[in-house]
Amino acid sequence: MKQKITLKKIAQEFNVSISTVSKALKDSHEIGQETRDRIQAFAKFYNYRPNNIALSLKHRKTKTIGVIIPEVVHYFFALIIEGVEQIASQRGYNVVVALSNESLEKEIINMETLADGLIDGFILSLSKETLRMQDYHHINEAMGLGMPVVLFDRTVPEIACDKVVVDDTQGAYNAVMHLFERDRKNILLLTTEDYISVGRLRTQGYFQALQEKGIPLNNDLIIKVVDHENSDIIMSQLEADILKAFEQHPNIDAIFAVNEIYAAAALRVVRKLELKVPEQVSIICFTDGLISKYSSPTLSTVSQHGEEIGKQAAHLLIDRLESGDENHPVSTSVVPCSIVQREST
Amino acid sequence: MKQKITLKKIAQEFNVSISTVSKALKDSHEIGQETRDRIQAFAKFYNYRPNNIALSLKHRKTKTIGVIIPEVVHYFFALIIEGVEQIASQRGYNVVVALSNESLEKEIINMETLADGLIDGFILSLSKETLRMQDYHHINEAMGLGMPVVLFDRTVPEIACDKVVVDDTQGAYNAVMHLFERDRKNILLLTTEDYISVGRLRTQGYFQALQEKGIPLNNDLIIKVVDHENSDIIMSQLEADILKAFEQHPNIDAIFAVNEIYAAAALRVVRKLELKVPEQVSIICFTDGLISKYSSPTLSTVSQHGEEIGKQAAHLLIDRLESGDENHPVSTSVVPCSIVQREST
DNA sequence: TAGAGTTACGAAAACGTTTTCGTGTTAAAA
DNA sequence: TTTTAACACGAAAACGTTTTCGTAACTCTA
Repeated sequence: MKQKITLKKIAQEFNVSISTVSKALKDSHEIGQETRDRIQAFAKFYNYRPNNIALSLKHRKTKTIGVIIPEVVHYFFALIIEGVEQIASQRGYNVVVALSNESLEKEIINMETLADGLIDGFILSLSKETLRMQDYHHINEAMGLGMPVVLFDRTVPEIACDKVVVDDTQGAYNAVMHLFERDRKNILLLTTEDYISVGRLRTQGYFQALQEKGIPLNNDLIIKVVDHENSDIIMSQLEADILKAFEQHPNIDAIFAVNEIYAAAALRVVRKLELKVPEQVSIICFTDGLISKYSSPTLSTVSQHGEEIGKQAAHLLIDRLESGDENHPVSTSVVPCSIVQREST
Repeated sequence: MKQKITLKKIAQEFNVSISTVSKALKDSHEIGQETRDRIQAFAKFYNYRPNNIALSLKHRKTKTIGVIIPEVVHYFFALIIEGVEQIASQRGYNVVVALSNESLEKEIINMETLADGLIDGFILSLSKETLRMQDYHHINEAMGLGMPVVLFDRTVPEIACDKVVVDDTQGAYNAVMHLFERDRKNILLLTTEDYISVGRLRTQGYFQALQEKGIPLNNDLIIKVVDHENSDIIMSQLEADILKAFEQHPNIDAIFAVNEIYAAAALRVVRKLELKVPEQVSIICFTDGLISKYSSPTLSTVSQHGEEIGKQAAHLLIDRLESGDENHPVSTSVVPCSIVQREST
């Protein structure tokens, strides 16, 4: 097993100092042409590459971005990573991914380990528990220590940092309008509990659209899914709720879900009831993921452009990192949603 | 903005040497009890945490694992990350994720940057291009430099390293047998081109099952999907092929797909033909992902237990890293597949 | 041929740790 | 009272770089 070659070894080989080698490899004119050539040839032959750790220590920066997401198996978050990775590698940065698993504690631990010299800044989406507990001290501490943070998607006003969000309310409003345009009147809403900001905002969009159309709010047509460890339990509970809603209100002619999982549940119930999609019931949902794309019928969605969000977050972070400016103003960038029409509407 | 506190600053504060501080924080008996207490209290108050970069440089290891996957938006790969991350954090390691995007060049670049001191070892799945080109020099070079590699899922015999694979052939065999048990005779196979090892192996399993049942091979019942940049083109081509197969062979009563995307395509065609699932046509596929779980009807699958694969890969790598043994024997760990029966069979 | 300028290189500090090996002081043992 | 041991701490090297500041040895210029 060959050992990695270092400046020191090259220096020994040529009986020169380490500084000479370093300069020679940088093609500094301080070093004689002949020496330069010989050292460069030697380094190339042995495939010399500087040790990143030593560079990081020297320069006090790691050229690495830490991304903390609640779960990687969600298509939306996977897209975020893809977007971040693309910009990062383009601008010469590495990406470290850590998973908070929707837990406040893991979020804190991850941030602490990464913050100890491994990364230059964070891109993160708050875990559900963090949102529920409203405990953001770790984020503010990190920023207090000069570690920039960019929040995306699940953000809170209590933290003053760069943010990239989608216009959830607008997206939901557009989705419901999309249903109205197709002459739907009785729209069932499948949403989350209010502490999840995106769920709350999307619910607001639904309200807005109804209000604008002068349609009174019917609480029977709103199902708030209670979160639970076990997704199977959530699903069967949700399906039961949807079924009940249809029994009580057979005139439901459209469903708007705040994510595609809920929409998938709706689709199952609708098929069980032998209602035709989209003829009798239209369906549209947030999260333009694989389920929507490959279900039959395919589902119309509100796309949040996760990759774009990831890209913007990466740009925001790197811009701040490279500005070197203590007082770089914080900005919030809003990525518009767009409707992807498919077979379900 | 507070600066991060270092040993040096603490030393200045107490007018002692850096070594004293270092030892005091390690509760070394070399240092007087009183000094120890005072330094520890001070460090705790200022939330001292050692700089990881300096530690890495000192110890010549980073306690970080590099995971290189072709794409993060594939559920299977996302599960891998989750598994690796779980074991890694449990055993005190960080995880860095890089995306090869199915490109040989990006795979090489990623490996090179990560190898320069950032990580202690790799966990990776070869990109399609790497497999097609059969160019594995970068992997072997990394290993030559003492950087352990664990290959998973998409592996090749040409590389001698630890591997974690699923028994694709066995899984496919079981899936087809599962169909036979339900009295299916004419099974349409949707597979990839042969250079993708997992596709080839799954095809073999299909052959084996047929052979054992004494059913002659019918090439009309095998559709090999040609890979393409644009997934929409792949899908529409595939759907057309499936439709043609049904027209030529109306007696097809089951479909076995090597991944759930292909199965989703099959489901669409079958519904277009107004055939009932599973009464008239059974469907089973590899990749126990979200599409299978949430489609209607839900799809029976062959689960490859991605999370388990990730966990085993992480264990294998860390075991090797911590053995310190140059001649640690390589092992190949086979994770059995299991059938997840749902509505489609 | 003295002074100035150029060329080609080296020494050393710095980044933040850990760790080995001193060494001066004090207390106990002989 | 001298020797020895325990105690409490510091100096310095090491990890692999980059970079500033010297400084010998030349080569010109006047």
